[in-house]
Amino acid sequence: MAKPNAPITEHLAYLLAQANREINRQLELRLSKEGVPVEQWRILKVLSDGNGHSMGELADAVLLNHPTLTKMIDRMVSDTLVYRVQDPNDRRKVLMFISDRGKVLSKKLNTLAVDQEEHILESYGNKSTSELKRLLESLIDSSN
Amino acid sequence: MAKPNAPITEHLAYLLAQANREINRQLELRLSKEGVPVEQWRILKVLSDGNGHSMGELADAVLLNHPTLTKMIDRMVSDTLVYRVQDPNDRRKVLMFISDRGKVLSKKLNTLAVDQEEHILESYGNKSTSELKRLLESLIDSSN
DNA sequence: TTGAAAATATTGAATATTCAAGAATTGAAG
DNA sequence: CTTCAATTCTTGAATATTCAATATTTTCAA
Repeated sequence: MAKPNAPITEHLAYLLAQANREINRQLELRLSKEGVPVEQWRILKVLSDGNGHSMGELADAVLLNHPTLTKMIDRMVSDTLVYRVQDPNDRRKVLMFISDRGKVLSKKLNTLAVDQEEHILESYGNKSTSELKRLLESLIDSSN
Repeated sequence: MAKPNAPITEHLAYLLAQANREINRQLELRLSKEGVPVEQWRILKVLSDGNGHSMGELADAVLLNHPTLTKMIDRMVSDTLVYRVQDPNDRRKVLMFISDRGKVLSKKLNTLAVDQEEHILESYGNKSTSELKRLLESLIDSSN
């Protein structure tokens, strides 16, 4: 399996990159209706539980590294989608919260994202989709 | 499936991004032994069939857009890993070829990449891996 | 055959990301 | 208690990516 001369299309790393790129492109296209990059959808979705999340926690959850997240959050604060509060229990930390405006946007974005998943379900099938999700979760687990 | 309030970890787009990030990180780590980014491994691997590949073809194959590829190829030409030849049949095109030095490096990189796949196979299992590959291929197919 | 449209690749400016360093706070050992 | 290491976040410079425009060549219709 995956011999040295195998074509690149047989490598798991490549297949994942290719699938991710394609699905991401489709999602990007939908979210662009609201002028929002995929990462901001992720941020709003995580924060929409209403709890405060530290920057480190957020960075992990939305798959961005710290400095990139800081700068993206700066923009979202300017757009009044989220706001910062210093953590009273540990003042090194900053807790991020979603604003009312952010909640409204988040709902619209979720609709678009769910649309996409339904579109995938139609062309790809219910069974394949849930099986793929299961395998991905287990791959991620086994990598920690 | 994938209701509006479902956590982000249930979205296919997110699971793919997460798995891709993790596997890519591991591969990056191995390839860094040779000081080469993942994209250059892909380029060398595609070119190592010995045929000339146009920039457009390459860009598709290695999942980069045109300007990014052009600039990465510039660096690889400086490192004498690849070289450009104008396509005699269509002079708008540039054909990329791998050099001897590139072939030597490509072999080393393939070893590292195969190592990684074997490592995944061990912790994740043979059956899961091939099933995941099958599903990813089919997802990519159904998206075109 | 000519001229306009399409295809291919590159360039330069604008934008985004990353790396390394810094500032503030906490933890914990002596 | 004090001090030094670790944690958390941000900043600025270096690097990389992207968008829009350009140059070149080909295609194809009139």
